Amino acid sequence: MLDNAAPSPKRSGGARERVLALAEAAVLEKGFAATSIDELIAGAGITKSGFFYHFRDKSELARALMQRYIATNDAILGDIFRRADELHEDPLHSFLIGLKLLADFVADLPGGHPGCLVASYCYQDQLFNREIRELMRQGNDGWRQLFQGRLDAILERYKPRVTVNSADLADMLNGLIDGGIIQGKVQRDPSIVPRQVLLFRDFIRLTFLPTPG
Amino acid sequence: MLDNAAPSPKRSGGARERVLALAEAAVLEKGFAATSIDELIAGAGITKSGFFYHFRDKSELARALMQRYIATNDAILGDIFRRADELHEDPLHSFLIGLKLLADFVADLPGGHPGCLVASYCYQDQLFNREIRELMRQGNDGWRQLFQGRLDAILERYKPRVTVNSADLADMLNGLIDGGIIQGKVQRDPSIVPRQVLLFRDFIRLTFLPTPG
DNA sequence: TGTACATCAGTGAACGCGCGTTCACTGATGTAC
DNA sequence: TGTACATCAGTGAACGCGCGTTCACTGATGTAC
Repeated sequence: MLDNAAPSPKRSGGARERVLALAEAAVLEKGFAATSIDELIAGAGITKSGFFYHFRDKSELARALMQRYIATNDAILGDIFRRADELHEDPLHSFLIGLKLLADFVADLPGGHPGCLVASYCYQDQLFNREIRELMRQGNDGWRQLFQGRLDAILERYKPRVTVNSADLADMLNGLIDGGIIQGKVQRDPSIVPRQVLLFRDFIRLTFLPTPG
Repeated sequence: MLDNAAPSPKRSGGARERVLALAEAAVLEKGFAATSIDELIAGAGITKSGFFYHFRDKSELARALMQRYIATNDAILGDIFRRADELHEDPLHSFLIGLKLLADFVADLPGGHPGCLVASYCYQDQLFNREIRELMRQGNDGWRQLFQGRLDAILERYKPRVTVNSADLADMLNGLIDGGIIQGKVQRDPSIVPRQVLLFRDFIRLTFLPTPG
């Protein structure tokens, strides 16, 4: 786990990124409050003052962490659904392919999904300022809109078997992932998130496609 | 919020319960690590030593808190679905009624759902011992089995439109609630959880009942 | 090409305070005889 | 009915340590002239 053997004592430069990477893993495992600066600098191979050179205080670490998390997550999701677009022109089938790719992606994460930083912060904020809360809201909104956009495109072309609302469906997928991560952690079963994504996919099929078979 | 005006300084007796109630609210709002013993005893009107009379250490508070949370949640869910049973004999319709009652229940919580303690602990354990982890697993399992039992009864009588698995569907409902709580907190929208429960209900209808209209 | 200054990426030592924990003690109620 | 003892539900004071934060300082690289 900690085999970053002597990160070139002084000449490094990537200390900030090392701290962020270590912090993300630690926060997802045990929470922000329980993640000490000491532990991060020990892992990153710098001193405490080095930490405070990069971050004014601990809450700036929290903010930077969330920013980084949202950016990488945006990139991953964007990439998956862009690849799906290349595989099928139709919005429904492209979305179904995207969901399969997403399920495969989380299924392949070694040791299961490490957790959602937004969910983590949610249960330990009150410390965190308005800026961070706003970041979280924006992050959640971004994923919501990505899904909602696809669903709206589907609704333009397909008549759903029951009345559905693209916003609620988007929230469902979002929530299913967050909820699945929690259950996966509790039950120590990394297969829950991918299974839930595929179940959601079945419901989308059932809603928009004529009954198969 | 803190209008428990002078809880009869010495003659009390219910100090333990007062501490637990205060702790649950605080932990759901800002996490276990950020909830200090000082703040709890100030609210409960006892001294620090009084706290340590009731709990050997802080992690026993964590355990007692989880135990209490699971018990009350079991009672609430059990009650809701028992009432549903009284309103309809058929397992599918009883389940659909239960889901509506559940949606109404969470919609009526003042200020939205306060949060799931299991989800909260999930993102701040590592501190918590095997005993607490086992409690969490059992709690999650209990709710899972409640839903799964109903779904199995439905599957005995109804042919689903697509192949479904009662365990995955039960996990879906569980996860939808946990995920909905998180999104509700992030977006400051208490209507997300009840809407998600009703959306799940629609999918159950769609899966087991002939297309309406 | 050499010198002066600025910036970048840190170091080292000290501080103070909040927090969980301990320990000896206490005053009211319950129970045995 | 009175006394002895046990238990319950705490009190009060002290401790120590981990943790975030500060401050003066530094050594290598970059830039201006």
